[in-house]
Amino acid sequence: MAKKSTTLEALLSSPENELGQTVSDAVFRQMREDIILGILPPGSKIKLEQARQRYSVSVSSLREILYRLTAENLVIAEGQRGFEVSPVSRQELMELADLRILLECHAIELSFAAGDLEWEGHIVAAHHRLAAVERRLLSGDFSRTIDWVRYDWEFHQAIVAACNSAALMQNLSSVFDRFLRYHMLAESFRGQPVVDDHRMLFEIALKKDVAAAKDILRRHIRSGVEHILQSKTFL
Amino acid sequence: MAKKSTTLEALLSSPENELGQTVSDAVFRQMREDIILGILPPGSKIKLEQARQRYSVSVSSLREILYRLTAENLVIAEGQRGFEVSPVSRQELMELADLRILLECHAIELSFAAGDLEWEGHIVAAHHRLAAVERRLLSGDFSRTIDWVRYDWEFHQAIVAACNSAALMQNLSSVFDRFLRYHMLAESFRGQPVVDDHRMLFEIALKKDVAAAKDILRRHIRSGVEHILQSKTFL
DNA sequence: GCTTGCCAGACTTTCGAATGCAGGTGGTTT
DNA sequence: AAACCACCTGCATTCGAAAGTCTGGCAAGC
Repeated sequence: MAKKSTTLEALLSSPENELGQTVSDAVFRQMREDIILGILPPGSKIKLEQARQRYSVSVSSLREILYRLTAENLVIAEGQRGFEVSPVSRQELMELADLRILLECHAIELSFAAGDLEWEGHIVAAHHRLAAVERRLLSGDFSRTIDWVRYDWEFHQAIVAACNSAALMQNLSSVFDRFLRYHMLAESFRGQPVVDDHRMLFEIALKKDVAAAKDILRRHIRSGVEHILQSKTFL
Repeated sequence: MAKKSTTLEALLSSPENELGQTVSDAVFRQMREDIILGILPPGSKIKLEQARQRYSVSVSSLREILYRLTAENLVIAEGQRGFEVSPVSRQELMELADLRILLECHAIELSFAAGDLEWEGHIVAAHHRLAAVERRLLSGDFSRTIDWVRYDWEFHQAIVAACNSAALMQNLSSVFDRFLRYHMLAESFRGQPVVDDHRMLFEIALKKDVAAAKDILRRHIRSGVEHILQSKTFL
């Protein structure tokens, strides 16, 4: 156990290595990522014994974790009949897009109103990192798509970071992740338009032009939905 | 165990007695209610052994439940140092109010656009029930404040029910409940103004006047915040 | 031949005990 | 007397086994 613990901690010694890292926490993040990245396919049943071995934890801990994911709508629990990865649907995709637009536009408004110089600095940094990864993607190197996911979120997060509402950020973050799952299922990068959107959003954020930023964001998200719907045929 | 199970099921044989009622589920709801109603005071530590006895479940199940509540922000888990009921703060109250306004206004817009005759029927019914409870409250009978909580939510829910977005409803519901906890902490009914607000909202919903409904809702929520801040002195 | 009831196997749910942290206490050293 | 270290206690965490529940197949009856 002590051994496992250290192994996992080493595995997760990412930039932010929080203290009080508990085993459940580690596996929780792992499973969460596996679902969002589509490694655990939507709608698939999660058999406890099987998953127990895969993630090397006990059944009880696993159940803790699965219930946590349930609350985020990434897993559904049917009483007495176990767990399964949340299915995907065209309807849900549209709902999530709509919700993301609502939350993120509102956050932009608050954030632009309160953003200071430090905030701008973080945006510059985040966009720089994102743009670098996107250049690699455009040149055909898909090996680090997972990095793109992270930097994309960090960029969007940086823009709304000054909104000064933890509750809003949490909600947005949760919706964003669920939305992201659909992106990962589409399995293809949308290309130049995404890069352009991000560049525009970046420049407009520094100008603090609320209306323009909202417009771009809306278009950005809706184009994403279009792209996903074309890549993948849903019911 | 079988005995406990039946006892709890009997206890919870509310209108909607779902099948596959699992022990965890029952206790989960119970604890959730206890937190929202302020029976478990904000910021208090939850000792596992103590809670285990109080709710008659095992530690493992309890942990499952607490993690579920964590995901809803009703409980916070500090790795290796156990759980505690989420503290309250003026800041969070304002954030929740802001978020509720954002989500519920958006839901109103969607719902009014799509609402049909059946939808109207449900609103009439929900308002009827709510008004009855409010009359009792106004006449000084506070024995059933818990009913008011339920009917208030059912009324607001009925109004936005036609929004046709499960994701939006879930989010709104979660924010609503967290907001409600503050209401319960204030420990006093706001009185006639609330009743008037509900009546106006009711009439305007049937007219499907989006702008007016949003105005009333905004005022309704902001007045609620005022009232809470006056009743209780927060930092 | 079709339905119905029963049995076996697989899986989920729940438990209580073993393990391992964290923070406090008391003793020792400078 | 103050500061530091090592033990110790009280919980949190994790586990695997026991108990309960569902599912699908087989046999008996209509």
